[in-house]
Formats: sequence, C-alpha cells, structure tokens
Amino acid sequence: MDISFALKKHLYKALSSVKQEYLKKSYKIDFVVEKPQIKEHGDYSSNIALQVSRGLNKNPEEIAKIIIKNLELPDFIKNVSFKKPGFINFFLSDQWLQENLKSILNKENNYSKKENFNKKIQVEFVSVNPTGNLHIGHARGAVIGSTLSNLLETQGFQVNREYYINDAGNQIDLFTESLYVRYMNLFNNNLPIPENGYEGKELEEIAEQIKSENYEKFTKISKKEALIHLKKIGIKQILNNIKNDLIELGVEYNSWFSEKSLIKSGEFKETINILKKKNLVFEKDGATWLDSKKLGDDKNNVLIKSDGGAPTYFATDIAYHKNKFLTRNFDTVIDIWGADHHGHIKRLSDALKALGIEKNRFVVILNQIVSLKTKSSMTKFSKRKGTSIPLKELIEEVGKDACRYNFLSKSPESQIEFDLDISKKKSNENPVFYVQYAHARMNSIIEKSKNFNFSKSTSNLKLLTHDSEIEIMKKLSEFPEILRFSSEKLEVHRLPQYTLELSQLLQKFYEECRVLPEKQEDYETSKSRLDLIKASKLILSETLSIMGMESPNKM
RNA sequence: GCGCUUGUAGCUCAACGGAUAGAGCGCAGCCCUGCGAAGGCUGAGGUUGUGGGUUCGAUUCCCGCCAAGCGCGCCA
Repeated sequence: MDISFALKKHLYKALSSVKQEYLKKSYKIDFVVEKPQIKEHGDYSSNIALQVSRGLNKNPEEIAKIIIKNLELPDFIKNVSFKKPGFINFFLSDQWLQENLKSILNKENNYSKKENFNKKIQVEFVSVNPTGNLHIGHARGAVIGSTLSNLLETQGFQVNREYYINDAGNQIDLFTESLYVRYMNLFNNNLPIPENGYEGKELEEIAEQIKSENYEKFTKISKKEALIHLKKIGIKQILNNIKNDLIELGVEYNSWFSEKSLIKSGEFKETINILKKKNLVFEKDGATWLDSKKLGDDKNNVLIKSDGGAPTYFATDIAYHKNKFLTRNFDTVIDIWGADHHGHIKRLSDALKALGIEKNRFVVILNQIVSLKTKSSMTKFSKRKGTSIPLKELIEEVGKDACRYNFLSKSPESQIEFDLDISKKKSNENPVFYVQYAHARMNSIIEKSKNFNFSKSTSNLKLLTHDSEIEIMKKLSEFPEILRFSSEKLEVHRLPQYTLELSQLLQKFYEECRVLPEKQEDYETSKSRLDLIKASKLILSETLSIMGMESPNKM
C-alpha cells in the first residue's frame, strides 16, 4: 500500500467539509503529504491546512482542527496531531506495520508490480552513432535509461527500450573513410586520417580484423566499392561492440531501430509530405527547409541538404519520432539525451506539435556531460579523437554495480567530474558495497537459522517493538511510494538513496538486536526477527534489481 | 552576445515551497572470546555563490550580478 497516496485521499475527503464552510469552488488546493525530517513531527505530515488557509483569511489552526475532526482515520494511522504553524502530523500504527510485514512476505501486496493499465511507453537511450566504441560519458545515459525502464515497468507501463542507430548520414561516411585509411595503411600505404575523422583505437582493431578475414581484397577494387563493403562490415562490428559493452553494464534493449530503415520504408518521405501539406516546407538555396519560425523557433532549419539531397539529422529525427507516436502508437516517449543536444529539443517538439502530437507525450531527460578529471586538468571525452576511457575498461576496473550505483545516485542535471583514480582506489568504500554487504549479512543470518529447530507455527510479529525494528518496518512500508514518486518524477536517483537508508537501518539493527537464539526463551523473538530480515532482504534485492544490480548472498 | 543547465560540509552528491539543511567518502576518538568489523557509536565540519523580491515559511519560486558546463551548422 502506498501510504502517502492513501493519506492524501483521506485528506481530500475531509477537505470537502471545510469546503462547505469556507471555500469557493474555484479555489485551487495544492498540498503535500511528506515524511518530516524530525521524528517528533510524525511519520507523515501534511501542509494542507496552511495551504487552504492561504488567502482565506482563516487561521490555519482552525482549518486543521476541522480537517482532523472530519478525517476518517485509516487503519494504518494510530494518531493524528496538530502542530504549529499549521501542520497535521500522522503517526503510523505499530500493529499495522507488523501486519504489513506479512503482506511483504506473502507478496500479496504486488509490492512493485501494479496491474497493467495498458499504457505504452518508450524509453530511448544511448543511441550513440555506430562510429566508435562506448566510453564513460555514455554510461550515464545507459544506466539512467535502463533503470528508468525497469522502474516504469513496476508501475504497470508496457515499456519499450530502444536504441536508435544513426546508420545514415555523413558521420557514418567519415567513419568509413577513417576505417578505409586504417585498412589501407596496413598494406604499406601512408594515408592521413581525414579531417575530423575518427581516431579511435577500435578502428585499427577492426581494420586488422578485416585484413585477417579478407586479406588485400578491398585494396584491389575501387575506393568507392571498397567503402561500401567497409561501411557494412565496420558498422556491424562497432554495433556488436556496443551491444556487448551494454550487456556488460546490465543494459538490454527490446528493439534496435535503424535510421536507414526510415528512408527505405518511405516513412521519411511521407513525413516530409505531411509537413508540406501543412505549408511548413519551402525551398531556398537549393535546400529544403522547415519553416520553424512559423512554429515559434527563432530560425528555420534545413531538412534536405543542397548537396545531393541527403536528409539532415533533424529531418530523419522528425520522421523517427513520427514513427514512434503515429506508427507504433506509444502513449509517451522518453528520450534520454546528453546535454549537448538540448538545442535540438525545441525544434523537434515544435515539429511534432505540427504533426498533431500533443506536447506532453514527448519527454526529454537531459543528462549533463561527464567530464574526466585527471591530476592536472579536465579532459573532455571525445569519441572522434579517441580521448576517453572506454566503457569496457571502466567496467573491468570499477565493476558493473559500482559503476551503475555511482551514476544512478546523481541527478541527471548534475555535472559529474569523473575521477577514475578515486573510483578505482575507493571502490571498497563505495556505498554500493555497503548496501550489498547489508544484503549478504542478512542472508548469512537466514542461512544460519536453518540449523535451528524453530516451531512451524507462524511468528508473532507483535514482538517486533524495538526502535530499530520499528524503523526498519517503517522504511519497508515506504517502498511503494518511493517507486511511485520516482516514477512520476522520472527520478531514478531516489532508488540508491533508498537502498542506502534501508541498509543503514539493517546494520544498526544487526548491532542492537540479536536474531539467532541463544537460549530457549529467545526462539519466538528470533522467529519474528527472521521474518523482519527476510522481508527486508526481499525489498532490498527488489530495489537493487530495478537498479540493474546484483544482490549478492556472499561477498 | 543570446539561450539551456548547474552552484549546498574538505571531496562526491541528496533534500516533492515546510518545521532544527542530510548522506557517503575523508578527518579525530571509542567498540569484536557473540548472527560477516566491507560493520556500529561519538565528534569536528554549512552565512545553501552573491544582492534583492514574493510568502506565514525559500536550498527550492521571480529578478540582477558572479562563476562553471553545454548549445546557438545544409554535424549528429
């Protein structure tokens, strides 16, 4: 059960009585139910009275009393109180918390899986050009995207995880040119890498591989023909590398969507035609333009280039998103982009609006660029120049879970300075190990408990009255709202925070309360405590699994 | 120059307009003949970049300034 959601509903109901006395219908009420920072302020509290009294010329205390009087007390609340300047504070019932443990253990709560309400949502992330291997900077979007997808699934959405492959356009041509040079230079040529070409080491490796499979075959044909072959082989190999690196990071997709397929299928042309019919397209200087100014932009954008009629990235992206919304019918599309693409958001969403797609169906999460900190300076990652730490290396050195936890615990808009030396050195002190250690510790107790002869009768959860036991039960009861809240706000960084908080409580409990029995009269307490840590282990590992991380039983 | 994002403890980051701004790391001290010390407890450490404004209440919203990152291509 989602406690704060339920409380909010109760408060709304009680509010109607206040309404009859004081409120005009038009008055908008915006209040929250939240967890206070100070224990004395209860387990939950609401500012409803303060919000209602605003502009009403009534004392918040008076409002609060009316609300409290008319409040139907739910079974999970043992006490409600008023506190100046106008807060209503709620205290959870211990008995309810104990009952709640049972439902966690019986999984009768559908603790995370809600019933399907048939909403299709797509999360598109990473979508890096297949022109080089992934590096640290890409890990951030990958981790956020995959976790967000898992999270949305717990809320009953049908989630599609997609990678958009930019396999058309001139970055690909540059890549192919660069690969061609690498290949040719293996045969005693000394060609320079083209200007703005790709200098990454992986191109050398691919060139070597092509050589070992095809020998000098592609040196014997025209450059034009060779490029066609190399492009195909190169893209395939790079995509393969990308896929494998992502799997190592715990990221898997439901679909891989090719940019080229939009051209082939005619959907690109169709999209342009729709825009033409809306009188939003014009020709100038040999190029085809979108009249973005009409849509509210301050400048127009090219759709089809003057040199040879190739579409721009912008143009195919409109077609791609038209495909998402109008062909595949996703209710909502979430794109996770690096912050360097933010200039693209407005013009794309304007174009989508012109296609009749409501604005709120298209959401972009921008994650700020990750920069690399070294002893002397900050280096920007560049795939083109090959100046970055490959994702593969990062995972090998730091580990998948530490890497995921690290990126997940920071909100996307924070600018991360990645210090590889510290990440490597301090890997043992990373909070991820603290959390996993708590899990392993609880498991170890559960394993050991199998050596004891506990009676088969159900445990008496009323015995769980110690402070640290109550605190754990409260934290567990928070889980559904953590999921709902993170999912509504699309904020995955609340999940690692939750695992840390729960782990802290478990470690404290471990110090203060012994679980396994030492003498006969301990057995009943032991049984109830075992249930407590079993439920905790379940929730902890559930959260870790949403975060794409392991829940080790041993470390 | 214009636009977007950010500025919180020594470091990395939290805080749905709420009450005494919190964690991890690092630092100082204490705690294992008892379920895993990868742990627990205690402590030091903050004018939330800065100056105004709105509000019963501002780290949060608005405006100015300072600083950082990104963007302003017929690149993607």
